[in-house]
Amino acid sequence: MVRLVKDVMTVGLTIGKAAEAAGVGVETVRFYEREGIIVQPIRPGGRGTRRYSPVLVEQIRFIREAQQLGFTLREVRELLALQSDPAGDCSDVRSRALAKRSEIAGKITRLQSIGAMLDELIASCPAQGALDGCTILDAIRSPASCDGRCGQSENDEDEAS
Amino acid sequence: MVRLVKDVMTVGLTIGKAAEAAGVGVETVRFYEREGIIVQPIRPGGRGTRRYSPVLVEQIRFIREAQQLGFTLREVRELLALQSDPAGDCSDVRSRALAKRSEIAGKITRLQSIGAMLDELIASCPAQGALDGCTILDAIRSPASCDGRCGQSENDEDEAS
DNA sequence: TTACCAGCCGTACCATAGTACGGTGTCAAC
DNA sequence: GTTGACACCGTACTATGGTACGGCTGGTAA
Repeated sequence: MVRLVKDVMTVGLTIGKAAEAAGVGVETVRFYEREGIIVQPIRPGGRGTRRYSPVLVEQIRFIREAQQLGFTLREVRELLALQSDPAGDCSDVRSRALAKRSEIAGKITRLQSIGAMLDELIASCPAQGALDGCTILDAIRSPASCDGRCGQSENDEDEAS
Repeated sequence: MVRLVKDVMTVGLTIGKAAEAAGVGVETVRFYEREGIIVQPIRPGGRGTRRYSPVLVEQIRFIREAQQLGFTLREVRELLALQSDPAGDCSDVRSRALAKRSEIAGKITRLQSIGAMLDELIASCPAQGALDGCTILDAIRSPASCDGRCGQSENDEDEAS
């Protein structure tokens, strides 16, 4: 009985301590549980306060790290499911990483083309004067003036109308 | 009375036709009005069906084009407000374009660093075998293994705990 | 004249990733 | 035995950009 406090430590951290250890908020941990991204930890006595093992804390940190790498929570859930799958193979993880890599490459390309368009607009801008002569607004109004490059946008069909 | 149909055409397009002409859905047009991004058009007789002028249709297309350039609807609303401001100056538009340009440059940089991290993870991956030896999962679990570059993430403080 | 389509309005819902709140319960210390 | 700090739960709300629905009306065409 003297060791009650130590027993609690053995059983695990409270949600507040676990969240702090993982660098997130308490509500975030509960959110991850609701969404099934992590499992609800065992509660001593069946109900009462959740007790978090170091493994669970590590999983929460895993989630944050994976998010830093551009994975969505849905994808993180799949990665964690994979981790607990005894039949899981490294090639599964690799293919997900490859898919994410090309997704990111696509986003970069898209942003670069937007950046190039903006550069052109900025370069053409007289930088002062009334808005009637604003080449930037003109170009947004009439995308044809960006010399075909605007045709890379998703709504090409708009330009036909 | 014979010219009723023509009068309607003079007054403008219905929401369905306007939406089609602008390449969006009817609900999207109504959404833009609710959000104050475009004004609700005049309704002949005070109430009844909206009648869209070509100018309004053009504004809707402006919205889509500006979105293609990475502007949010909030920013598009400001651009449109600027357009209707008789005191508006071209330099206002230019500074917004410049801000957007650097915002996009920042996003590109961030994505490139994520891409580099993924490249490294993928390169280190044995590509097959059990998950115990999966270097990708290991690296997500222990971000220290990505040789300091992971320190660029927003939650550096996590790694101290 | 009756049927039908289009438009109207308010409201609810989608995904994403949380954040906040209110009421209740428990636990420990003082 | 009371106070205070957490924890619990369900629910609602945030931002972003729409999408969908249900009931009602108005105009038109066969």
